[in-house]
Amino acid sequence: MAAGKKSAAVRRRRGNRRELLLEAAARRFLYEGYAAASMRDIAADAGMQAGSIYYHFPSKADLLAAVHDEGMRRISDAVLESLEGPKDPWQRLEAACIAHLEFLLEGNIVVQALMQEMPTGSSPIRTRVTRLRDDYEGIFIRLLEDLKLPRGVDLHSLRLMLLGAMNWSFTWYRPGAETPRRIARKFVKYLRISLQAS
Amino acid sequence: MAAGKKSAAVRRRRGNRRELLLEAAARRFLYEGYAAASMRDIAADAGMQAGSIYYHFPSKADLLAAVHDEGMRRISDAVLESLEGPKDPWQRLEAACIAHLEFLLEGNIVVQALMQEMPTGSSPIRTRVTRLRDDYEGIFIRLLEDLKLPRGVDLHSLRLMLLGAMNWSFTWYRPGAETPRRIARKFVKYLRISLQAS
DNA sequence: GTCTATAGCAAGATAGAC
DNA sequence: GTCTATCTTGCTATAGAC
Repeated sequence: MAAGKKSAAVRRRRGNRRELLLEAAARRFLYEGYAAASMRDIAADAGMQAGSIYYHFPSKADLLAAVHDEGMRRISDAVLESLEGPKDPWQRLEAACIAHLEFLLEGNIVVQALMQEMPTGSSPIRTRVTRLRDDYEGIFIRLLEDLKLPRGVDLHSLRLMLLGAMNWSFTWYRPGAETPRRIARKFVKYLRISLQAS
Repeated sequence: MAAGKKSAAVRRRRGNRRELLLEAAARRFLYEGYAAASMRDIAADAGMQAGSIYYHFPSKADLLAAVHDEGMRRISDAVLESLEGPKDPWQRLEAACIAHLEFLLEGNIVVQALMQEMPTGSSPIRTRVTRLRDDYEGIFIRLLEDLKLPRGVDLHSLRLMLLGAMNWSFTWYRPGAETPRRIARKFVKYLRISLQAS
């Protein structure tokens, strides 16, 4: 076997272990909160001992940061991918909202972990979260701009209202009732009626 | 002095100390999260030693529960009071939303502390928070029913959308820009245009 | 009611064997 | 890369003086 092949296999295995840790950490952070989640429990969920985590991440705070980065990356990718098909501006907005809600409500645990740490207070992590979130929400600003809405419509408030309604659904959504897709469509429909009437 | 008078004074003083502790705890819970906030810091903020808290509250969990009860009581009272004036259903909804957002965004820290503990996971506190919140949001269900909206409008989703947009504003609101009153009016206006057009 | 002192425990992180 | 063992620190809660 060539050295290149072996190196690729090692890299894949390493990635798996790291990803396993990320998922375990995300689950614990989500269900117990960052401070209450212990490195021992996270390690156990990933099938290793507490000390072994520190080979992959230098500290608990770095583990949280990695979860945030990965979560934002995944939902951003999903939303951007949903925009490759539709051309009509309203359909594009709807597609983005469906992707956003599907990933948030029934998607990966890493994405859901983003919701646990509310950007309150003034911790160092807050700055990071806020910046990442602003970048992501820029996607929606551009989608709203493309709608060519009548003057006087406040795109800023509009984005906050739409994304706020969607993000808050994380607190009340339970599987089995309405699907994320139906919720997203309903929210966009309400907005659409509203803004086309004005 | 009669015994009754002295007893009233004692009760008032006790209430002050207890309330001081509630505010201090709410501030720490809000800015650091429940698990990360220490009884030592809470006590110091209230001007006492850690051990002294346990004269007023039997445990840290009970302190959190007391903060939640008090916060829900305050915002419920404020919203119900805002409904005493207006008679028109839409004006009543707007008044309630203004009261909700003013208390949430610039009101008491005890109310704001309600936002920190997201109802994720399955902790015992989650059940309590969810029940208290459901009771409170019942006020808005009744306000929406009074609007006599056309059939086919889903009051359930409507309440979730409106309250979601408002509650999420807690994550982005910064004093100095738009006032809570203006934000509330904008959200209600959007809904109103939407629903009257359908 | 509040204090001091401390028991009892669990956490994050490190060191070195393998 | 992962393990075991452990250091150090900080926490909640209690006991008893005042």
